Amino acid sequence: MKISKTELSVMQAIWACEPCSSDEVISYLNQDEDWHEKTVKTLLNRLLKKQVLSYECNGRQYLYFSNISKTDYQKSESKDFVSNIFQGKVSSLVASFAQENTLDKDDVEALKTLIQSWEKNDD
Amino acid sequence: MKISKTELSVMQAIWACEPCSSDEVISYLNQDEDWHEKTVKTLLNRLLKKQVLSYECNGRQYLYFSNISKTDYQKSESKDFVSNIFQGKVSSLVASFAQENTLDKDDVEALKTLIQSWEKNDD
DNA sequence: TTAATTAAATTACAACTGTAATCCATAATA
DNA sequence: TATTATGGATTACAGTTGTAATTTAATTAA
Repeated sequence: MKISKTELSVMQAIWACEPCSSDEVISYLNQDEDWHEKTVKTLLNRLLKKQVLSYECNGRQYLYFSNISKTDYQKSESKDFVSNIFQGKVSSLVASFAQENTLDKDDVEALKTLIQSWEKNDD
Repeated sequence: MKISKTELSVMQAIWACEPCSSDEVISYLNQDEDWHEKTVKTLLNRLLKKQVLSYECNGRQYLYFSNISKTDYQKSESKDFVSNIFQGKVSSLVASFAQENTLDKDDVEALKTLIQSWEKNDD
């Protein structure tokens, strides 16, 4: 099920603090930007309807939790993205990204480590 | 200006054969999937309205061409994607991608070459 | 116990999207 | 010249999305 842009923001909050109440989600989101309480609650409801979230009752509040893990979501999105925009070549993405964004040292190091680990396994 | 999913497919066709007529775009797209002529024309019009495309007249046909290059589009999208989904760490994306998708040899080689070139420039 | 507060549920509404069909003007054809 | 075909322009219409306000049911406070 497709998650929209604002829904994704809500999911990031959920992933960061699940299980959590709507209030906790709202506070989390408001660390960065202004989110209207009603807007967040609408998004929580839509995510429930899409079955991306579930909840359990805690008094008269709900405690929300996700039905899909962040890493699973990242995997499926990165696959879609790389195939749609970069014809499936992740190296093209990295090249493109690096042209516009300065990669910090540990990001580069992480890439090197990744590649080394592949080489070890493949050969 | 945001380009929707189907609009992006049309843009891929344009980038591949611009300047091109609507017929050429339609044929190009139909190599892969079935696209209804009317649908493609609607999308071309929307892209014109969004000023992502322009056209020049060629008899009673239009020849469309893009106002944004494919590489510029890729750069801005990859930046958004990596920052929204992977907190700006391109290495996280690569790691995630590699868990789900087998990278072919030349993709890995391209990555190595990229990293080597950075090291040469940075040090 | 009645009123105020508060969670969640429902409703609102315009813009954007996917997916075409219809309209209109001009060019090609009979 | 009258008719048909064709390309672009306009219209259609339901589902999604962003962004909330309103309603309802239950709880807490007066």
